[in-house]
Amino acid sequence: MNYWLIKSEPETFSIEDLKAEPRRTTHWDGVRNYQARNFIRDEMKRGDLAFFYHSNCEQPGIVGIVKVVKEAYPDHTAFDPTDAHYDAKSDPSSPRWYMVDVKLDRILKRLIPLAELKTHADGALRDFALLRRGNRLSVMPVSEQHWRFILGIE
DNA sequence: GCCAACGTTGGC
DNA sequence: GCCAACGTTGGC
Repeated sequence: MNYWLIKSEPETFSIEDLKAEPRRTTHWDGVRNYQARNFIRDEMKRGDLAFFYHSNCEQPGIVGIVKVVKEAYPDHTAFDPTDAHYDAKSDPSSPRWYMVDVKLDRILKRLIPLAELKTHADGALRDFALLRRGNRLSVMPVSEQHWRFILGIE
């Protein structure tokens, strides 16, 4: 079983929005980055856990935990010309983009701010992908040690 | 295959 | 709103 971190802008889709979904489940559509796509398509497995991260907002940080409940399948929003993430180069006969379904496991007792995570960048969270300079990946792996450490400071 | 231009991400 | 970092595009 693997651990992940997935980013979402709360103005677009927040952890509260996920909580309000039927069965607290959503498809994680709109990923349009090849590295992130490869993680989703090739490595995310049913039962994997992921931190839900709020990005590009007043208080960026980790806000919750979600579970992968359905493994990768084609992201149909790429086929829809009216969708913001439409991609003419993806078509149903050879889909370029994939998504998984995730279910809310729980909202953290407190938001763990990016700024706080950064204070451990040279210690327990060394090499954590989120803290890499200029990191723009929206889906990234988290080591088991980092996962445990972050839950420890919750 | 190189690389400049451009668009996007995301912290601050 | 600014801007650095990065990925993608497209001319050559």
